[in-house]
Amino acid sequence: MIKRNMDRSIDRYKVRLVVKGFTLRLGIDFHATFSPVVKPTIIQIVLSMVIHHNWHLCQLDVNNAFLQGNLEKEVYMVQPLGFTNDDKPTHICRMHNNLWLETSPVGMVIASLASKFFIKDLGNLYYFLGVEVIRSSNGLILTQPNYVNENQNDESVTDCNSVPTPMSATELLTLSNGTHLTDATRYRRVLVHHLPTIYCDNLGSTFLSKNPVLHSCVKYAVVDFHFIRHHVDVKKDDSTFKVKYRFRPYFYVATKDKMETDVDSYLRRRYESKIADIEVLEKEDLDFKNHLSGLHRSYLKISFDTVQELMDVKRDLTHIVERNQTKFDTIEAYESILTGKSKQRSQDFIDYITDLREYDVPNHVRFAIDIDVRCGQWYDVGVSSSGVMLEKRTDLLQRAEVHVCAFDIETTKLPLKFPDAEYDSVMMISYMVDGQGYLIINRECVAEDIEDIEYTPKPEYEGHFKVTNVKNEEGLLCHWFAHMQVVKPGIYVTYNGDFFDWPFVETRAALYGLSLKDAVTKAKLGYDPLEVNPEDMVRFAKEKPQMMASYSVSDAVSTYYLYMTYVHPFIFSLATIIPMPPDEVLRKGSGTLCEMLLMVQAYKANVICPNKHQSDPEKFYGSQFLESETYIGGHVECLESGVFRSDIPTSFKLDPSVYELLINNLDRDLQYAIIVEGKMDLESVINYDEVKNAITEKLMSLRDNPLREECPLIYHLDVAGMYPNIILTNRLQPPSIVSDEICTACDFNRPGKKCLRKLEWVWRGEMYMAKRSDYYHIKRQLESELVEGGDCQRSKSFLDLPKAEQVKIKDRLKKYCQKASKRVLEKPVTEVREAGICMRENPFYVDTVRSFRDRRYEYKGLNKVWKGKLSEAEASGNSMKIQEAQDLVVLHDSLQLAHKCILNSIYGYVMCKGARWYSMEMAGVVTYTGAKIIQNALFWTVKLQCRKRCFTVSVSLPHKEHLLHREIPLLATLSNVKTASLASNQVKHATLCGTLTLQICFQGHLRT
DNA sequence: ATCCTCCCCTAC
DNA sequence: TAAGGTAGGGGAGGAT
Repeated sequence: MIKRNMDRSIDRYKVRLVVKGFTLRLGIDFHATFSPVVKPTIIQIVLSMVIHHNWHLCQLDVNNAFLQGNLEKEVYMVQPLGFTNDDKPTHICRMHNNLWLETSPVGMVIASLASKFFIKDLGNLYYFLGVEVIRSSNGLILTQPNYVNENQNDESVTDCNSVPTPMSATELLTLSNGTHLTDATRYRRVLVHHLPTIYCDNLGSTFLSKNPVLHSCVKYAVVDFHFIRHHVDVKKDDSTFKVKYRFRPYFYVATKDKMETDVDSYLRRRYESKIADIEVLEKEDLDFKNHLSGLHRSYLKISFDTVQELMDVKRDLTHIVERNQTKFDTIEAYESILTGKSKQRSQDFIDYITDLREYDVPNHVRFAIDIDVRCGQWYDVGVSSSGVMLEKRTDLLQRAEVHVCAFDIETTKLPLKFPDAEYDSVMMISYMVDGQGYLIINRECVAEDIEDIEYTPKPEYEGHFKVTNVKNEEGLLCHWFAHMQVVKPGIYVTYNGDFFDWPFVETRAALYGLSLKDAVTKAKLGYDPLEVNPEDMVRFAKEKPQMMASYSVSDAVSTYYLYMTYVHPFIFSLATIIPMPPDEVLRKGSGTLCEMLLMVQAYKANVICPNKHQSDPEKFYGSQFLESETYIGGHVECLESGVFRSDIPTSFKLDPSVYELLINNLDRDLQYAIIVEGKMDLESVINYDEVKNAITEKLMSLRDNPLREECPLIYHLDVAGMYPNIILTNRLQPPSIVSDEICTACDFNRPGKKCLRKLEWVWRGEMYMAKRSDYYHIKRQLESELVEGGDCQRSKSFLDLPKAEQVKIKDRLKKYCQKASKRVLEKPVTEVREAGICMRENPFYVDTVRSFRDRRYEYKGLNKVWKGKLSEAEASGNSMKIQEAQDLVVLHDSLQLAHKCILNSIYGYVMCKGARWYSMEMAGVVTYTGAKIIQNALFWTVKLQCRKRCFTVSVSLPHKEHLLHREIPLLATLSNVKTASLASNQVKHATLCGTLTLQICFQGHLRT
């Protein structure tokens, strides 16, 4: 270590003597040396006291402070290497407490101190810890001239005029003051010491509820960022660091109309010590009746210092809200009967709380939504007095390089049993970090030393393995942990590691007091990983150690490349879209991802999120208890199967009347194709008649010769995203599904209104054989049994019982039905229902779907662009450009895939258990509309063919050049379909687009 | 033999 | 305490 003077010259070199330093193990306790340092707050306090009491201030240095403590035990030490006493080589050293005692009195105080410690008197305080101290009559000036000078040199601003700081404390600045800096980076570099451009690698909430040591940190919820420094912009540096961002968790409270301020002050009183702040906010609430007329609802945004406090208050209020809601429901029903009755006002303001919202959002997610920060993006990070400043760097696209470690353990196991960490041990561990393989062998299990291994199944999947042979399991784990400490991987990849590898390693490591896939591979990577029957493994380790080693290694290789090729780019793409850290995104289901995305959009649109949907556990259909209800989903049509080949003629039997119909409708259909779909003027088409006549001629020949023996044209059809497109064209979204009640309350509910679209769907329910009365009987029985059981209060109703108890009633009902009618469930009942869809509703949901679809195509386009640039770069041989192009091809491909995944889930999400935006009607409408399209398609195929053949319809738009260049367009072809689905004799969800019926013209041999 | 229920898997 | 959906084939196993 080097200690420097104020003028940056070297003061002295410092060395630390560590007794028995070799016992410290890297990765375990290497950095666990205890070296107390003074806390900044203590310095602050001491300096404040000095000014306040006008004390004399001087600096003393206690030499070897750590030796000055009272030793209660005798401490011995072997003579350190190189410092042995030649006369007494076998002696050992014994520690003294008051070694090196000398006196050097400077004043009375110093003298008394010096009588106890070895003190170095540095005179009046003028420089410490890099800070210069100037004493004036008014107080102390603390300044960092070295630091300022360094920055000035950096920024060549030495010629600038100086301006006194700090600035005025009273003046208020608003967002619109002054102009924005075009390059904030340079400004902040002067202002703030470290201004790295960094890559947001991870987010996580830390909850500091009680911390007796760091008083300045107590009581604030913070969000941790883990950053990777940009190693291009700054120095060659890929170090990581952490930033804490204070962010208050909050939730919303809805009140009865115009009671916000009362409830506000009431809550402040009631939870005085827990609530940090309450703010009244206007939010758009799509559940609010008549909100379309512009009515916003006021919400109390209640902020807390810690998540614990939020949870406490939330728990307390939940009960109150439940009670209030049932009360309001009855009052409302009562009032609707007896209108005009004067409302009684409650004196307790807590009775006016009607709802809680957004109380179950994890704080780091909340933070990512509100501050708009995502992992996997680059930021300029600075620090100001108000906290951490983040600025997104949209110019940086390429991903940071994160160290990735794929690992796999092989363990011993008993015959025919699953390995158990209690008594089995780790035989070997193979891992791969950034393309380099390592293998550690436990020689207790493996019969001989293993040499370095090469396992490269394909040239692009290189695997060179460095092998370390250690004598036992403890050595193996130590070696691995230590190596991980050196490599510091940001990501660990395992195959089923959450449930096997990690817990196993953890259990085994704890024993020594240490703290701390194949089918897919084959299909995706195109090679077979070596396979060993698990029963043979232990034996092989003894008998064929080399083979076992390469088996172990093959897993690490496949896991590593599988992750790097397919998972890593995808995960980081998702992380840039979804407000969650990569590890969470990886483990969440698509329902959660959809919901997060919608919450982001809702926040941006100032729409308050609904609470999570809960299904009604007590639903009846007529007089019967419902077991489950759902909607009729995708439609399946069976087609005649057979083997069709485009070079073998097959017989067609056409229906002349249908061709006649097509001929009659040709004008209408052509004009639709030109105007609506081609978005062209009818006048701009110069060869309309020509095209029309050619088509008519063809149609007529088909009509007049309906029995044909021709080679079929075979097409495999797939329309991209039928469901998302149905959602978009019909503006389907859960908040838009309206009932008559909602429409009645709406200002726009006038005769002849056009804002309500009615669409059909099919409901399906399954009910128990038991009648409603049977159900209540069983329920009462169960309730009384539980009361007799003792621990349930009489007042509790069935719905208040824990979930486990509620499940019991279904079991009981099942048994009862079985006995009474030999059957549990009735045959499922279906029912066509009509859903009202409001065309006026705030379209944030539909807009989310649309922008997502559009962005996906944007990324698809960019992917293509970069593929082009890649081949260009490859031609030029510029390796930098090749690398860049390769990166961006992968980047855009993973982005479009991430968008596709979420887009396809949006339809299913509305029926997801616990979805915030839940709607069975919407799901039903989507599939029913789809089913109609499919049926329509089938109708035309069958009609035109007059045979139940494996036929379907292809739709291809006439390109406008075709019309203008006097070519006969291939408007549509009707042809055989031979696909993989032949095997199952089905064409499921035949994916066809909605304008189909208008476009079908004919089949013929119009091969262009 | 026939029906059911449950489970697993796959298609979309 | 986290969870996209429904349709549908096919097999096992049980009851009738």
